[in-house]
Amino acid sequence: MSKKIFLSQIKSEGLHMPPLTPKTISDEELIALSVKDLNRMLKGLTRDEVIKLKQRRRTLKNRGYAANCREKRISQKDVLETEKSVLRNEVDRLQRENDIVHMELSALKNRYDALQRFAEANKIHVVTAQPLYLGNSLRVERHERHEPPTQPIVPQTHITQQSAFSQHDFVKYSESMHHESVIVKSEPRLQP
Amino acid sequence: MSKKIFLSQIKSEGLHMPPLTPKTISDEELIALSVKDLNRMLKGLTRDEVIKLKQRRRTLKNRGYAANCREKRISQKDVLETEKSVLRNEVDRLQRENDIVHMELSALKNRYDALQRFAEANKIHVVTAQPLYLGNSLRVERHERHEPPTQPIVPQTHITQQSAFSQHDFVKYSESMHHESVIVKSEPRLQP
DNA sequence: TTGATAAGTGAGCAT
DNA sequence: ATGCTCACTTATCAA
Repeated sequence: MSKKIFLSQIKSEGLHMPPLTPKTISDEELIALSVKDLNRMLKGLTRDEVIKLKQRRRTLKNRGYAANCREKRISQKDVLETEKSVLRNEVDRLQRENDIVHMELSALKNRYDALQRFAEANKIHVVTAQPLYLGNSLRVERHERHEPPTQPIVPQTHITQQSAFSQHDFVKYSESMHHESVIVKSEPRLQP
Repeated sequence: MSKKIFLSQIKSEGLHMPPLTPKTISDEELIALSVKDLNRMLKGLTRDEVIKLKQRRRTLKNRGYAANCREKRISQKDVLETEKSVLRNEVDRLQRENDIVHMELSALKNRYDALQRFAEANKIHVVTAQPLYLGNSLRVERHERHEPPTQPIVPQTHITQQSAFSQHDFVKYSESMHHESVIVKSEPRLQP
């Protein structure tokens, strides 16, 4: 919060009052006075003068409070707008990330499907133990409800050569296959 | 914008003034007067009375303007807060969708990798023509910059049996393979 | 003249 | 007593 500047302060900027004479005390001095000092100063005054001076002090204080209040109102608005733009950036970021992942997913899905067809066309027996979950990959429309993401239930995997597979592997060899003259080749992955 | 209610209107609620005597005209009546009617009413009055009445009218109007101003301020704040919560919902939605797609992607990746290893272990020649793009699937941290998602460049695909593949397919048969006693089997996909 | 808004004043509430 | 906020008034600016 920046230092508050009141009109009353500006108006008497630079003016220096001589030793405190109650009738001539400046706004800044009056407002800065502690209650103790104020009462000390009020000692030799009429009841009417006391009330007047106290009222003036109260009014000056109120002037400051009002300025505070307005400033606070503005800064709260600024905060709201900042938060808004942060959220908007977050939305954009997630939107972009989403686009990318969807692209990756569909690219990989194409490769996977092709491998499946390849296996089918060549009568290779592939047993999968993990559900594909591809039915969920469509974009979700605005305002649609979602369950929180849950880990898919992984049925018992059938792995015969444990050493060659991670814990998520799902392929089971068909024992009856034999490929003698085939070359294995796979493309290197792109770096980001 | 709701109908504006002024204190002055509340104070004289239900009071009905007799036929317009300029000295006794109510706030609502004075404020509602057209300029023409006002001038007509001002005809037989002192210059001083005219000024007073006009000033009263102006003040009443200002009172309304101030009320407008306050109401507008509040509703603008409401708008900001609503927009904020809309954005927040959008962020949540995208976050959830993202989680889901990432899960799908990693599940599919596991299946794919396993198929690759399966092929390798069985010396099946698989030529891929489409980059995998998996290097981008990591989560992106807040405030990090992204290029807009671009379609990966698809090199010339090598497809020998065109009829069995879509335009995105990438697998090329190895001509020298032969699987005679292998059974083909693939899991049904889950429905959403 | 009309409408809007910043600043200042006073009332009323809360600490 | 002090601080805050609402409604109001006043001064000012723009249309």
